Amino acid sequence: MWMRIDPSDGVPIYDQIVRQVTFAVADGLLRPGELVPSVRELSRQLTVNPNTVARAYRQLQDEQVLRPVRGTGLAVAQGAAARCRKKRAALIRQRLQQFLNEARRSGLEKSELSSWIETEMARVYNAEAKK
Amino acid sequence: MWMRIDPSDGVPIYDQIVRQVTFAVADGLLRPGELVPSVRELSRQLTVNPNTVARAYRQLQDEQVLRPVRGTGLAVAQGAAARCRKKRAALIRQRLQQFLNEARRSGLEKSELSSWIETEMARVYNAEAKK
Amino acid sequence: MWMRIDPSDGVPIYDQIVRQVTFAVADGLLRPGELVPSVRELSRQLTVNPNTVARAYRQLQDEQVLRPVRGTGLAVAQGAAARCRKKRAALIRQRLQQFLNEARRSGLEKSELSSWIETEMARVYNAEAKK
Amino acid sequence: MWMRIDPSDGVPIYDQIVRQVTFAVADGLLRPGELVPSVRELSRQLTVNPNTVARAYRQLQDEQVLRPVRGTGLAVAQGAAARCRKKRAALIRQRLQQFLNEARRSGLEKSELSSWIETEMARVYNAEAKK
DNA sequence: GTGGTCTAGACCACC
DNA sequence: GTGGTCTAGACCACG
Repeated sequence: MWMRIDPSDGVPIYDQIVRQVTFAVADGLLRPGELVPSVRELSRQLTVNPNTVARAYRQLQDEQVLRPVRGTGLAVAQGAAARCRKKRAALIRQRLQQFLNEARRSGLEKSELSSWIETEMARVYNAEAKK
Repeated sequence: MWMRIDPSDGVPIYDQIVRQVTFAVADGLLRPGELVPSVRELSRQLTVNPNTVARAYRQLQDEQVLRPVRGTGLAVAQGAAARCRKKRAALIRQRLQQFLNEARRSGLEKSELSSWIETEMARVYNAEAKK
Repeated sequence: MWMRIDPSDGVPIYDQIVRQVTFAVADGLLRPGELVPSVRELSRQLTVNPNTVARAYRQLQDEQVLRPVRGTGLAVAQGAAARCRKKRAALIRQRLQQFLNEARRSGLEKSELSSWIETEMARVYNAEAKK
Repeated sequence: MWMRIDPSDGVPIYDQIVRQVTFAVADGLLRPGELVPSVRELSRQLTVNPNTVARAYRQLQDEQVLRPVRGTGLAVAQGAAARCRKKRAALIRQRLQQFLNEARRSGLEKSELSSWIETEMARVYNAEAKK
């Protein structure tokens, strides 16, 4: 199974599920029409309470990422891929803006910040290469 | 008064106070030995619950940024400036790493991320110039 | 086949089947003595779970709209036409009352509601004319 | 207290709460900035589980009707009145369309339907007058 | 005191 | 089997 939950991450479990499903749809890992694991099934796999999974799935329905198939389960909605890609981009951009604003408010110079970013980006993306 | 609190920012109020005092000390806006406003005084100025200010001041004492002056109040501690600069740098770096990790986990390519950062950095730092 | 099922309509599938059979009998589209499609046949035509069709047929038997013909299948019962017309009228009246009560509880004025109804009725019945 | 819940109404309790708060805001019974009863308080008044109230309040936050005031409670959001009026109108219109479509599909003539509506509307709104 | 999250377990309608 | 709703009770951060 492609999902990984960290209960002590600070970010709520239901939110981690929402994000990972969203990203999986954005990446085409889950295709429109495909059924997602049932609430009980996923709750077993993640050793998480079914209510928590249900809450995540409910939110994904509100966001039109999933649609109910009565008595059968939940399926990825038509057009969800585009929505998810948009949402992912918006999320990342928002985080980026938050970070940059905080850095600027902290009195960091643009040049200094640039060099930090360069350093850390090399580290983070090299870690990926090694892995 | 140089402090600005945004109660609907998502980040806890006590945390905003802690950060702004820390950054003020780092920038030399508050110098070692200088007295900070009393809990009641600051809570009035920021229209914030006194408990909240007290909590922030408690944390700043724990971090050796402030020290009690018996019968007088709280003053910026000796050596606080260096400590605050270090803390500020650490904070920013940590946020940067968090952001980069999240971006990478989201399947964002290094090149794409770079271009986003460039765009947003121009925006954020131009906004500063105009202001 | 005259029946149309919409699985994503919100109203349960078995209920849609029951209603459409009832209305067909009321309109004389299905005449007393006439055989209805078998459970398996109808479930294939509607691409619906056989259990669902069986449940609908069971309810229609309870309501004396269908009757079993030993070794042959289910037929429209004698006197079903009148019963179905009565049931259809009762159903519509009930929905109407529910709607009006809700509208009133929502603080809608009688005059305002009247104008809305006029507008929407024109739309709905014109759509029929065009079709 | 202005809220009335019917647990055996078929419509979910959390939904009844959402609707009644929405309508109260639409009617100006609750004004922007005003605090709504706390989760625990309302759950006591309605003899309903706090989680159920919390779920309703969460949805109202998603819909920008309520906004959190940290450590204090939930307040009616700015601009909520207009949003709620719009939502109320949309809800009623949707129900109206559903009803009219069902009536038409049932083979009801426009004139016959009109007379039914007139009769029932007189009943429903007279009931109000008497009350 | 406030809301937010999570667990546990029950009952329902639907397919 | 499926999701949806509700109750009960715990723990957390925040003001």
